[in-house]
Amino acid sequence: MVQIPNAPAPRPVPTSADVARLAGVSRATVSYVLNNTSAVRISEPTRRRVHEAAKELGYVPHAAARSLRAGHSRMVLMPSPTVPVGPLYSQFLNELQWAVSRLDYTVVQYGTVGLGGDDAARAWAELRPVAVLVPGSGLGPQGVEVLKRAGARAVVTLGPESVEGAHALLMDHEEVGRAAGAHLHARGRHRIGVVVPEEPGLELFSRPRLQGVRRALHGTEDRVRELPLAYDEHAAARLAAHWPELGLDAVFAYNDEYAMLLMRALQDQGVRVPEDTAVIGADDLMLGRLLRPRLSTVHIELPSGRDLAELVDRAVRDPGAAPETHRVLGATVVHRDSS
Amino acid sequence: MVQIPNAPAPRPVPTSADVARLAGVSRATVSYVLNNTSAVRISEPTRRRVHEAAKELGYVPHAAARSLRAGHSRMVLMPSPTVPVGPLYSQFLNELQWAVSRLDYTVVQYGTVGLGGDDAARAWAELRPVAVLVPGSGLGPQGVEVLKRAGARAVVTLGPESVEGAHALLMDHEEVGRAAGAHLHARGRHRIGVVVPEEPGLELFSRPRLQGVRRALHGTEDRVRELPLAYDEHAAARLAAHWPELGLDAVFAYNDEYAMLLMRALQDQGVRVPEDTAVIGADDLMLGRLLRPRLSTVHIELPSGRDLAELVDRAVRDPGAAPETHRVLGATVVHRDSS
DNA sequence: TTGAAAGCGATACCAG
DNA sequence: CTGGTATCGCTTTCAA
Repeated sequence: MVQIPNAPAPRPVPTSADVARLAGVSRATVSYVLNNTSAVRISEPTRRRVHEAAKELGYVPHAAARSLRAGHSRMVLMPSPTVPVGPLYSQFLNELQWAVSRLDYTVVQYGTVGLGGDDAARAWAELRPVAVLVPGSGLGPQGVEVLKRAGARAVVTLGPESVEGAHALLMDHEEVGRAAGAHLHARGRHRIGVVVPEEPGLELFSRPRLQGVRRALHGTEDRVRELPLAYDEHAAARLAAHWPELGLDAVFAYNDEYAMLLMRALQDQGVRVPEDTAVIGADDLMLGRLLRPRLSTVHIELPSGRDLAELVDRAVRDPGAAPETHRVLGATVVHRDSS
Repeated sequence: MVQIPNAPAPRPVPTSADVARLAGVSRATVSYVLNNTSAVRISEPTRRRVHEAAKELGYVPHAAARSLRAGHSRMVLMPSPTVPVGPLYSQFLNELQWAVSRLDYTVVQYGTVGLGGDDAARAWAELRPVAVLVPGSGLGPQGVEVLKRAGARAVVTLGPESVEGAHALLMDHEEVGRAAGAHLHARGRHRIGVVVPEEPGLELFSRPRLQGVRRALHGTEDRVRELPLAYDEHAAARLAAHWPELGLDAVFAYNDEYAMLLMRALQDQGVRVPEDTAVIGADDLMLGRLLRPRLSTVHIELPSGRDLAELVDRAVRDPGAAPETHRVLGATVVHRDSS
């Protein structure tokens, strides 16, 4: 073996043994000092020597070794959502993350590309998280089982339906569609278009929203028309060009951003909003207030991150408890000028 | 010790030893089979027995134990950005994450609440990542040193300035302001307002953008006026109410969203855009195209996630190489109707 | 082709 | 008050 001159021996990562050697004590003592173990008393000079040695070497404990030894960790795993997610939801996820951290858990977002369903669950299980928060659908009962067998004390899904064995935060987007549909009906509109984004991944939200509109109008004479639409000016213009033939007097535009897109295209076509066609969005973004006419929208109420964090903590402390299911999505119409 | 009836003995997590026992082989054999080790040949019947045993027990390997033994991992750590980040940047981060995963790294986003600077670096170092991608500022030279001592073979910062010892992807937002300023000047505007958001965390971007405008106009007679503004209708209305006194003939509105907010407030006040005041935003969001007048904007070009992923991979393979510094933020004006 | 055993880094028990 | 040592789960030489 020859030393390659250009590759300066990459100093090995210092371990607690190195600290012990430098401080002239045993590894056990190092551990006691650095963890402030209260069960044993270490003399002040020794403590100082250990701390100095640690600092001098730039010692940082090895999380994997620690949790291996301890047999558990406080890692909460959150697979990063695979679908492009709006500002509302990502703010919610941030808040959640923050709240969980406050409870002294280590929140880790794990990007799982490609592998679906149970393979993903296995990949997550390898990290032996104490809890797993899964946004969206895609986790099945056997996925939950895999995670629990791997020691996860709590599995919580955030999505449209609950999964056997897991806690569920039901975010039922049908409510959103239902609120929009009921509102338009009450405003005297009876031929209602529903925008369904063509962007992949959004079906998770758009199908239930559409379904909600249908349900709201069930038993009435109202007609519902599905309107596929890409998030793109030209697509919107094409849709608007056919507008008269569609004979619609209202449209639920999936969310505020699609509503803005469509409303602009309609107005450019000479369709008057709301006189000819009422428009309502969802998410209650700032931009809706800035449009003219001001955009009616469905305000979505998500649970507080703190409540959710407490659910996680409860579940971790008492893994035996029956899975809780909470409906956590509130939808209320904010009526402005476009409907 | 009494068994609590309600707490059914939580079956211990199965280990490779359990698999070995069930399959009637040694742990070594289990390892060979499950890792498809090519150096040794295991008989087909044995392989089957091992696989079946693993499946029956729901065995999932323990990542910590594995990487402890291996002495290294392929974890790329990405501290999640602490500031609220726009759609542009978060899409970039997603793409990056995806590209890095394609190179067979495990991307992990780690949420570090509260602890700043070097404490954060120490927390990251505990995970012994092979590489660390740090967005924003906040990592100092000694933080980099901590990470390297902990075995990180590559530290890459994505931010306004490079850090000693780390690779840097310089995202210089001065360029954005400079492009906007030069554009407005060329359009014959000479009294230029620059919106500076009051939302905390955004200074990281807003200060350089302001500075860029100043620089673009350096040596001219043009005047630059800083305009603090909260992302809020009332704040915008208040600002617009004073508009005539400000005597500005143009405004760089920080980004498209603030531009939309301000433009609406100006129009409500009877200020004509662009005749009285030119408005330009940044980020080239869809919404700018939907406004009337269509919003001029600064299109920001971020590097492709794939290039960046390759930089990471190169750095990991050759940790001795000198840190690379790349200026990766391109800014070009998209001239529409508002300026 | 398979098994025994060492060792990765940190911790906690039990002696001294 | 401090040191030796077994242990966590897994991989990998070395022997059989």
